[in-house]
Amino acid sequence: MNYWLMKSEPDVFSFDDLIAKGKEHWDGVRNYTARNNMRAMKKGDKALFYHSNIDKAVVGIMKIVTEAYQDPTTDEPQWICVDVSPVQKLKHPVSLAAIKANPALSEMKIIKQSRLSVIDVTKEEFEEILRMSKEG
DNA sequence: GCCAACGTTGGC
DNA sequence: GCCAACGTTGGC
Repeated sequence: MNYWLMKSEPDVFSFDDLIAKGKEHWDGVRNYTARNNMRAMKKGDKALFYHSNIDKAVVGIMKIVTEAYQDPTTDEPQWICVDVSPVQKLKHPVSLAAIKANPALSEMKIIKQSRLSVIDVTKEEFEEILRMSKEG
């Protein structure tokens, strides 16, 4: 199983929106690196849901339920999307500041490549975020 | 609102 | 194929 981090502006689409819908296609990605990451996703992979701009925090966990297929928002065949469903909302969101402050997470790509919207995460990083979310 | 980082585009 | 210019994103 692989782990990912996917970003969304909560004004546009928040984790609560995903919970309300139960399932959503993650479309509109127009960046080749992000696209390649989505294409590598397998059914059952888990992803952290990160709120950019306003929250700047990881707020929930979701899973990949449908692997890459043509992005319905464009006819251009190079763009794809995946379907995701919520797994759980974090008890305590893990902020970007907290991630930066944790030496175990200093290599996370989100810190160095803040603009990339779909990022791969190691198992260790994923589990560390989960551990942090359980603390007050 | 500003600015740094970085991806994309287009001229040569 | 290189590189400068430009646009976009996201943190602060």
